[in-house]
Amino acid sequence: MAAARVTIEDVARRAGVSNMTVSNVVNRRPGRVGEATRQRVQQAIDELGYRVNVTARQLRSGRTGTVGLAVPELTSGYFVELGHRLAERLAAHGLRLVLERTAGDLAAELDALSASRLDAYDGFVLSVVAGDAEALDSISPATPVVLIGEQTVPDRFDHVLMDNVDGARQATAALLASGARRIVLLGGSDDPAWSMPRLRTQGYRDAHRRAGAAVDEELVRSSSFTAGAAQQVVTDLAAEGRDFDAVFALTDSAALGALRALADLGRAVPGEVQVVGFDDVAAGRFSTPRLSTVDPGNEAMADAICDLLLERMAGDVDRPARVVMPPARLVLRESTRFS
Amino acid sequence: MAAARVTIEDVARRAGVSNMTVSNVVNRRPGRVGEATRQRVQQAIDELGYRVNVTARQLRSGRTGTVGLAVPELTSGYFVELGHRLAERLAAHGLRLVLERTAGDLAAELDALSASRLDAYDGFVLSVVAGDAEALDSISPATPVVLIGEQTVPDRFDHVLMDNVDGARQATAALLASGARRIVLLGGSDDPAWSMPRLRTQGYRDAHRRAGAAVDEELVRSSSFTAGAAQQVVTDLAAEGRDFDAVFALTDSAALGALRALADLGRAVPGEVQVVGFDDVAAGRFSTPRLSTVDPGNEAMADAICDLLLERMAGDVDRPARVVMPPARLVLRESTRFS
DNA sequence: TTGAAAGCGCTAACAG
DNA sequence: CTGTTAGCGCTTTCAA
Repeated sequence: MAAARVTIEDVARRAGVSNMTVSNVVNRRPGRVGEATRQRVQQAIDELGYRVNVTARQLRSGRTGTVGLAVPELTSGYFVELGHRLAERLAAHGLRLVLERTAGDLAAELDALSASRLDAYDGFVLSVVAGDAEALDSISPATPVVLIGEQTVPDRFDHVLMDNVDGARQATAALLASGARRIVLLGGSDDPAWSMPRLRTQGYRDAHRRAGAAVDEELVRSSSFTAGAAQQVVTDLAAEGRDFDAVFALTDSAALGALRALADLGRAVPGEVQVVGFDDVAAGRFSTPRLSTVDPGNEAMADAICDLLLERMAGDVDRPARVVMPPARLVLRESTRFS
Repeated sequence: MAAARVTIEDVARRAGVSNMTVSNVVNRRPGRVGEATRQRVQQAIDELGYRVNVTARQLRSGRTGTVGLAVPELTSGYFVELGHRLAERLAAHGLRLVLERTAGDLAAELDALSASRLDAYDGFVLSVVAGDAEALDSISPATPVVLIGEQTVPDRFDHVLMDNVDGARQATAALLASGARRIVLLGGSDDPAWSMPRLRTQGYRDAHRRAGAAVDEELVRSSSFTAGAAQQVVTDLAAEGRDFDAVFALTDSAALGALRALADLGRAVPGEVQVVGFDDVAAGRFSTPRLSTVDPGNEAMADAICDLLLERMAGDVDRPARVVMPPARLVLRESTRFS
């Protein structure tokens, strides 16, 4: 069905040359074919409408020209934007990016690392959210893999992560400095199994401790990170009569949901309640009010992921694994009163 | 690199059978292998950690198990959501979806339809925005292709489109019925080369005509459909001192940008200016105010695309091409004053 | 129920 | 500069 019916052999016959010469023309191998021959072959190619069969080329060369990116959520703005950044960079190297969803569970993540899945790719980027170190330990893929996410991972994997603790600390500290004292932590959790929430929660607690401020545990609310879930949590908080003067949402999606809920509640942002998100997603620049957030170093992370992957794919299989963690940076917009 | 090092032959040798028997076991071909043999082969597979080489299988079978979706924009919420819907449906049939970007230009779209690109897929979905009928005419791919987008296309292609004219007419008519008289058409254009804007613009004009209202051509503004561009257009309009009491944005992304600009301008929505978008993107449910929009039949479109593709892929190559256009439906939220 | 032979379309390696 | 040989790993076809 998808097979090009005209093969390299048809072209060779028509141009009166060998398969190999056609292959050399097609692949623009320098200095391997005379100009006259080249033109004759090119003409045959055009006349016949010949196209290389990528599958055959792959079988022979062992490379697929594609990189996989497995993430827990395809609807999250953060992962879409990450995919976009990666796809752009990889395209510059002639590589295609394929997105897969792991649904955020351990089994799916391990499955993504199984040899059969990996075989389809020259390189693989896996966002580890639920995995734990021991499970990954048993896996040692032939395909270069870069892990992203905050999980502790075996140190033979290249690993790119955010400075979650410091980012959360910066956001919380700024909130405290601006006078906020009752800060909702939206999506917060101390559950060690889920490391991103735990680390950001730790940053939140650190900032409080440093400022000599107490954390009201009633304001630490675990939740999924969709806008809808976050909206519900904030609405519930108000219905319970909880007092709060700020919301630190663990993701921008959640922060956007919080903004929506606060508008429904008639609480002015940032006048009565300040809001900070995390991720620096594009949508936050167009919300009303514009969302203050933490930029975890999105561009630097994408760069690092590509560099790490490309090095391995270029054959540098034996260098020791590297861990990259770009600095986090506060982005102040309108949902806060920072100066 | 990505090659599984253990081949079917290794397994065959170990199990003391032929390649073919291993293949039969791996593919669970019914009644082709005895139970005792099956177990022996399975054991060899497990011991050796054998995985099929997907590339080799593809070369032989001619199928790749993946469907391509080529869209002009990867950052647009609409296309991401479409990709998500498609990926889900296709996964149910064991098919993988790969997203590609065409950058919205004709050359890229035609390139996407070239045999070499198509060879990588068992089926292909192309969003035609810039293409014109004649250019597509010369192409007759062996791979099943479904076209989406409003361009007139050769009738040998299956084609799924939105009821752009009616959707835009409904939106505009509702605006007019609610008393609006000076309605900005954000992204509007009569340029025949770009059919989506042209059709939605036509619906806008139709509604005015039917209501006996005049269109102020100064309010018809072409623009790209990013939130940023739309924000700029609305800001400019105000700076020019144009009077307007509603904005019909040709996409939700643009509408969100308009909302942002209006907030900056201090114009109350929907009190002073009403806003309607088009696409029914998820983000519109969380904006402040929530965005009224046109649902072009997103779910029905995804269903149709899959059905059409799967029929062809199942071998029904000769049935006449079909055109599917689900009805558009107005979704009223908070950015309008409709009852 | 099992196996042998014959490639799918391409390219690496080596000759000429 | 050009050609020949030999597969990549799998599955289709046909025979046993």
